[in-house]
Amino acid sequence: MAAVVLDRQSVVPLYFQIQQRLSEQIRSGELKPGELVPSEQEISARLRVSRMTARQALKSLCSRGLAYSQRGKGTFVSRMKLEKNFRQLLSFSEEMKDRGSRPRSKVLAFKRIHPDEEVAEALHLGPAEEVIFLRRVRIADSAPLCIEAANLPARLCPELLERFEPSGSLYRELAEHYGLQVHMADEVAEASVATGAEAKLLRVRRRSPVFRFTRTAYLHTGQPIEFVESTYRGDRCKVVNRLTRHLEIVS
Amino acid sequence: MAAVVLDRQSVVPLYFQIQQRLSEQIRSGELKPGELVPSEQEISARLRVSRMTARQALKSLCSRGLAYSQRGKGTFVSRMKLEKNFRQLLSFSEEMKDRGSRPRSKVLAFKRIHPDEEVAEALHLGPAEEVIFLRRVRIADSAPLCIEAANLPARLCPELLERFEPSGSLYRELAEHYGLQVHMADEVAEASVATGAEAKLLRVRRRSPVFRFTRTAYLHTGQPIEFVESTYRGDRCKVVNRLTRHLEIVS
DNA sequence: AAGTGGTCTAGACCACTCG
DNA sequence: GAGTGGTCTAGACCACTTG
Repeated sequence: MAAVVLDRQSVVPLYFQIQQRLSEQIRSGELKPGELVPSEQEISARLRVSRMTARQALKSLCSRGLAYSQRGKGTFVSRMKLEKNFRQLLSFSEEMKDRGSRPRSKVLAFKRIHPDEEVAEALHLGPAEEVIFLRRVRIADSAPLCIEAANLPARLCPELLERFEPSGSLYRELAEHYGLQVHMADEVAEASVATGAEAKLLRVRRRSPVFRFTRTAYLHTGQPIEFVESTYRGDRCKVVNRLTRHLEIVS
Repeated sequence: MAAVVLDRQSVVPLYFQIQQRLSEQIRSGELKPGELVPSEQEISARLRVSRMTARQALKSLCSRGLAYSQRGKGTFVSRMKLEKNFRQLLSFSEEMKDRGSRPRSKVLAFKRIHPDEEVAEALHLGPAEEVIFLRRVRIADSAPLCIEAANLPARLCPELLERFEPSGSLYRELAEHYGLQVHMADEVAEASVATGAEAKLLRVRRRSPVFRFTRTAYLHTGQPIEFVESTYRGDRCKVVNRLTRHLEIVS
């Protein structure tokens, strides 16, 4: 928080520049867990911004989980260990790259079909609407990790069958060619054991532990864009969550 | 958003009163999914508050997932179905009451012990610090649901052994007698199969599917307050999550 | 008493969307 | 061009925490 100056011509908002600088200081260890972050007044004075802007920077820092505020005391660097990608929605490809693995896929099916009722309901489809169906075995570090069956409304991604290379990243394709940004997803996980067919594809013994996931992904408007059912090897993955006690987070 | 007036003498902030009114209109169906929420300017004019206050009310609404904003277009009622207690941290007792079940517990152990290394690390304990250890079978609707083993720093809840009725709600006890509010938790879930001993306690067959959870709960300061290992019957529970794509939620 | 975050005001300019 | 949300300013009063 020294005599560094802000770029007031930049398209990057001031509060965001400040938040990024503080994040950097926390990550580098310059600001340690439990320590006081510069106060609103201090930021305001040193960086010559209004107090509301300083405040917005600190709120942004808190909402990212890097700090927390206490009335009358100050804002402190959070003591939580921040796992990377905690609670973040990532595609399989992104997740694997994050871990330093090279993701691969074996495509089992890629076609346009009439969906069953569960899929049609989850995707809010009209009566005769079709979906693009993509079923793949996902491979990480030369061993199968999961079987994944995705359904997308055909209406929202025309010519996906012709255009998309089905072993690649679906989320990237949706974003780059259709402007469809996945914003959030609801996911249900169950504990189960592998069927004979699954065991063969996943190269495990029959009745080995597996996770079964059912995921519906949405655009930020609430439009469902993808319904996925997947089966993960229980010995190769964990589900990591961060739970908060109050949804009533005020601003 | 009619001619209702705000209570300017109330200790409840104006932006919160406005947010609550809008939430109420959404819940009651007066504002329907996909519809426009009154704009910042409109709220500002009708309720005679500054635009920043109106803005704070709308942001608060968005952060609760009830609405979303689009630059240049407006703020819309979210189309997501809002499941109750989605992503919320609940104690077993609270969760069961929410579902309309009467929770019961069979206490297997309740004592003060020296923790192993994993527990000591998770709870940030000093060298010789002890924990309160509580192991219970949790029962819902007359059938076992899970085995739960909790560890709490003895330093933070002195006389818990003497005071607490171990079949009751631990979170309530922590809040009411020690002023310790659980704020968030990190949780890891694994898919596995029941051991012989677990199968007996849970009344299922050996090698039945189970979830194994490891949870560390924190106060809002980041102080760890509880470390729990639990084993849930796979046939009696699901894990429901809401994932968001960007952690970079700005304010 | 001094410092902190929480709330609030009354303006301002901008980029964006839509008709 | 009119309306929207995104950012920013320069003040203000308050409740809370700590010395």
